[in-house]
Amino acid sequence: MQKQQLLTKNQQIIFDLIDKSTEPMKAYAILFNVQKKGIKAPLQVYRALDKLVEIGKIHKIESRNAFIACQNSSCQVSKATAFSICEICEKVTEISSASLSKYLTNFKDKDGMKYSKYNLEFFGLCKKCR
Amino acid sequence: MQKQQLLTKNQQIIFDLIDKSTEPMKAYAILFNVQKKGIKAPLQVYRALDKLVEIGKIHKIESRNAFIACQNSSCQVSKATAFSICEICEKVTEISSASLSKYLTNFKDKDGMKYSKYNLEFFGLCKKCR
DNA sequence: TACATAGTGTTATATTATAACAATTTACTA
DNA sequence: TAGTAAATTGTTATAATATAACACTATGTA
Ligand SMILES: [Zn+2]
Ligand SMILES: [Zn+2]
Ligand SMILES: [Zn+2]
Ligand SMILES: [Zn+2]
Repeated sequence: MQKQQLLTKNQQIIFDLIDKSTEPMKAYAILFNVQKKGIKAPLQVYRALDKLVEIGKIHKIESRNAFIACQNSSCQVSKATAFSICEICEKVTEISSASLSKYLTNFKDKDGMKYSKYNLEFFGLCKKCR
Repeated sequence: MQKQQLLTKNQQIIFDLIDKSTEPMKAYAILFNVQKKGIKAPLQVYRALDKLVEIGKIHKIESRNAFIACQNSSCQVSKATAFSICEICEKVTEISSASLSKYLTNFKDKDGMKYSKYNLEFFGLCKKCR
């Protein structure tokens, strides 16, 4: 059992905001929302985001420059992530498929190289948007 | 047989540069390199990049905000891409594995949803850096 | 020709992210 | 418990990435 990571004040404020959000949040939208709580500068946001990503509490959606809370209780470290992204409404869902993660974690390239980390983003239309 | 896409002048200049590069290129590094050829503004670069990505001649490495020429002659459209990225030297290689692309193209999530596009980035250490 | 479509050139601006430095808090240990 | 290293914070400034808006030009085709 891994020791539960305690969040600092800024990290907690920012995590709570992202966690409550129903959609991925961008850094400056986060900044705008936490200014009333005393977080005034971009760096304060980015530092908290970096840490939260590092410990796996949130993930960055690279194609959108946005951040989402981990929806997968087992993601204690951010090293194997997969998302589905709707190209119309921009809804993002973290995919948790044992077979997918097994396949990718064990994937070896032509040279037999195995990787320590991956990020996969699927694009399509969600149920509502079809 | 798909009609060969003809590139415009700016597109060709920028594609040639990226194609010759041994590493992914960032937009402003591209701009710097093509200024002597008359491409002076970021927008001229980004417009060419957008088009080249759209037709599959180059791909964007999302985690690096950089662009690489397609190394896979069959990628006429950019809709199923996979890369390996060395976390030390930043070397990027396009992975072309029939079994991987088959697995991902056919992947369905819990709701039975199939996706029209994906991008996968693997991270690790390349041969040289291990 | 007339029209639609795609591409270009240009200026300005928006968005995303980091550098540098000083101060403070926290956790560990001598 | 004082000492100290590590992590976090606050702050200002700036770097890096990307798009808006508008006028103009080339290209294909009816
Ligand atoms: Zn997760
Ligand atoms: Zn949707
Ligand atoms: Zn390709
Ligand atoms: Zn390497």
